[in-house]
Amino acid sequence: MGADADQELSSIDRIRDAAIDLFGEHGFRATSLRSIADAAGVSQALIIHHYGTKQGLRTACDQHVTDQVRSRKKETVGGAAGGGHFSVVQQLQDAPRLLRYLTRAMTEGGEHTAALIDDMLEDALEYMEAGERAGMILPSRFPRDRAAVLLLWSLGALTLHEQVSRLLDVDLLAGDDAPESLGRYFRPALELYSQGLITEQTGEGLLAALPDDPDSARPTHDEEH
Amino acid sequence: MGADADQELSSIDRIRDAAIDLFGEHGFRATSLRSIADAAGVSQALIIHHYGTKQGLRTACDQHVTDQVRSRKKETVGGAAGGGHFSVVQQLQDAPRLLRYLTRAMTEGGEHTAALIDDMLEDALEYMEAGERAGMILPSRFPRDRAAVLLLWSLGALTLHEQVSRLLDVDLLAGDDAPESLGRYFRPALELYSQGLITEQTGEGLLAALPDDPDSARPTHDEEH
DNA sequence: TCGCTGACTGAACACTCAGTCAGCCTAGGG
DNA sequence: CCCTAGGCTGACTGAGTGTTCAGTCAGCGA
Repeated sequence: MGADADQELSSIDRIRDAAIDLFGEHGFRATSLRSIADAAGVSQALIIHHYGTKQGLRTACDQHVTDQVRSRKKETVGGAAGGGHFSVVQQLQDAPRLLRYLTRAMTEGGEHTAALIDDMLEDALEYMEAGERAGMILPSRFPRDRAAVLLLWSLGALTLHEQVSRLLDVDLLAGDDAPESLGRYFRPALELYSQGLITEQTGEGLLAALPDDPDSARPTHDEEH
Repeated sequence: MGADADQELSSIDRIRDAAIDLFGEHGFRATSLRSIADAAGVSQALIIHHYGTKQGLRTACDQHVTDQVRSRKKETVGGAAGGGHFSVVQQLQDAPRLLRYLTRAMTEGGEHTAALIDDMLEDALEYMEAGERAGMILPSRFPRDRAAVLLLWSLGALTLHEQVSRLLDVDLLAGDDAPESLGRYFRPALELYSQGLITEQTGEGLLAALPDDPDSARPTHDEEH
């Protein structure tokens, strides 16, 4: 599939798309220009002709993926805001190739991914503030850091999709083929998000054990007199 | 530092340790046998002489790291069980090189890491059952899947330690140098674990929206008539 | 028809890689 | 003193890499 669409695209775009697929699947270093050229149906010299160097091609891929993600975000903004940070995942569920590339770029040090993650954090924060006003999300003493932790957990699970698949039989990168089989991941996650994991007093005890707590008074003793 | 200890080790072990460091830092493909040989103070040919192939060296590294993790687990078993799955992280906090290698192996497909993760899941499950009996951890409808999700979140945050450092200024791989500065990660995490993220009714609503829920009836509507 | 441009190519280049091999050096036994 | 064995090495090989380059070809304006 997609062969017709490939024919309609220019060589430049076909090269970029093939590179995104192969970089995302095998990684940057493990992907040779020859394999990209073969997948795109061009000579490897043409890649250099258009993108200068392999790094230049990678930069173009980074840029294109981040642009795609940002544009897709606009489409779904204001949509199902209930999921909080889930929205970041859901809005990309139909683009497994983009997700593959992103997770790869996060561990291999992509160029524009840092800025993109910052974007995602801002979005997650906005979603959660909206959910908080709607009475769906509980307030936090560390709203920004909480959103960051939630975002990192989601993205981390995505990068470990292979292990997720092994332990839970859930393919987070499957796309819209089987969205109903994500339950074994989302059900325990939802349970954790709704009822929590530990009792409140246990949490307070562990929180007090952490050094230099910023504002809360320590129940056992106080340093200022 | 460590030069004396390196001298005491045999060439075989020095090669393996250098490989673990470099594989963990730069990845398997990006690390050449030459750089490993330089770091270990031996010739490149000696690596092949001892380990046969580069893949053989990698397998030996996998084996050694998993052995180390397993042995360290025994040391700290029955220790501070309060943290639930945190124990997996805490017991390795003084071994950043092992963690680096592990996170790398998880994304690059290490050989023995799958079995090791299975081990970790079993441990996490045991810890959480103990915590549940002690009244610190809440019961779950999906105990095993919940433990898997928590484990994957922790390991995922570890693999994204670069982004964790950027967003929260917390170095999860720092080791015992600065354990007190992990607060910006653990405080929101503890808050989430104790109070949760969303209200119970919101959670029930989202849970009911998931298809083929195994046992609970759907409160809003039913498709079968 | 001519000259020009730009997409495009095959062959070659310089380089790095993992792996091979003949032989070095030294310790230990005779 | 020689001899041998084995840990160990420098030099080498073939394969694979990104990049360069001379040159082909189709299209276009004059």
